[in-house]
Amino acid sequence: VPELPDVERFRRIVADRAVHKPIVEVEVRNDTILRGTSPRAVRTRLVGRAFSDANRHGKWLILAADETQLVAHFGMTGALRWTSDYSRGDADRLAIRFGDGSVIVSDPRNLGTIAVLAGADDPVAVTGPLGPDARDIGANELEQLLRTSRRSLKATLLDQATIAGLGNMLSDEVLWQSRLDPARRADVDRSELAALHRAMRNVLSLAIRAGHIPRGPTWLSGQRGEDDPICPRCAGALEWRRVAARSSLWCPRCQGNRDAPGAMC
DNA sequence: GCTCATGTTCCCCT
DNA sequence: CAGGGGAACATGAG
Repeated sequence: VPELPDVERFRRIVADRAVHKPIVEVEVRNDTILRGTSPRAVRTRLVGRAFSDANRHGKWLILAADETQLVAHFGMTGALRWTSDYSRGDADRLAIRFGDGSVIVSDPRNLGTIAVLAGADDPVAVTGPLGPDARDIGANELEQLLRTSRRSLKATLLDQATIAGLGNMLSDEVLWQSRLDPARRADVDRSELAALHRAMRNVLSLAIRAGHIPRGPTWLSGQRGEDDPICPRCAGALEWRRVAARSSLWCPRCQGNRDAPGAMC
């Protein structure tokens, strides 16, 4: 479930356990997620070096080493873990071994990306254009980005070149918390902007602390997978709808037209 | 067997 | 040109 909070958790794993330790061995078990790199090149560029820093921009993990950087995206099903005694899992694609354990990247669906660049290269060559990280975005900055968009609110939030880090579930959660209709245009007014910014900060802060999107009883995401999803706020029936070509869970009562009688919870 | 899936990219339509 | 929708990618889950 790799959205921003998950990738932040992956970043922390590397920062806490792997940074500044010499890389002893690199094993590439499947090269379909490599971009512009061969398994051999990954090995020769990493073995004997050490990561000096672990950074994240949106859903991208960027690990800096001497004269090298590893740039990784986890697609829909990728994950990163630390293990001290490595036994292979079927979906494991890359193992970076250190003296006391290994960083393992798994990706059952192979929709992720791993690239190894020279230290001086700009990661944007791999990541494509990215907007400011959703975690750090200020209210004024958010207003600028939304005001120039002529798309739906949800399509704008999902666009990594506008704001980096929000995925389908996180966008639904933020829109639900801010009581805004996913399909409405992105041109929010003052009070809507304030609600959206507050919800974004709140959702990201709690999700990053948890290491994933919480699915508790007060979260919209907790209703995903339920046969009859219920709004945790107004107890009305939630609905599924296609917005921005993505399946979107929303509350028509809470997130409907503000002027409709009895619409707001 | 079937449908759907948290991401991204590309292609076609309006 | 801009935006929306759908398919494709590869594979597993229900």
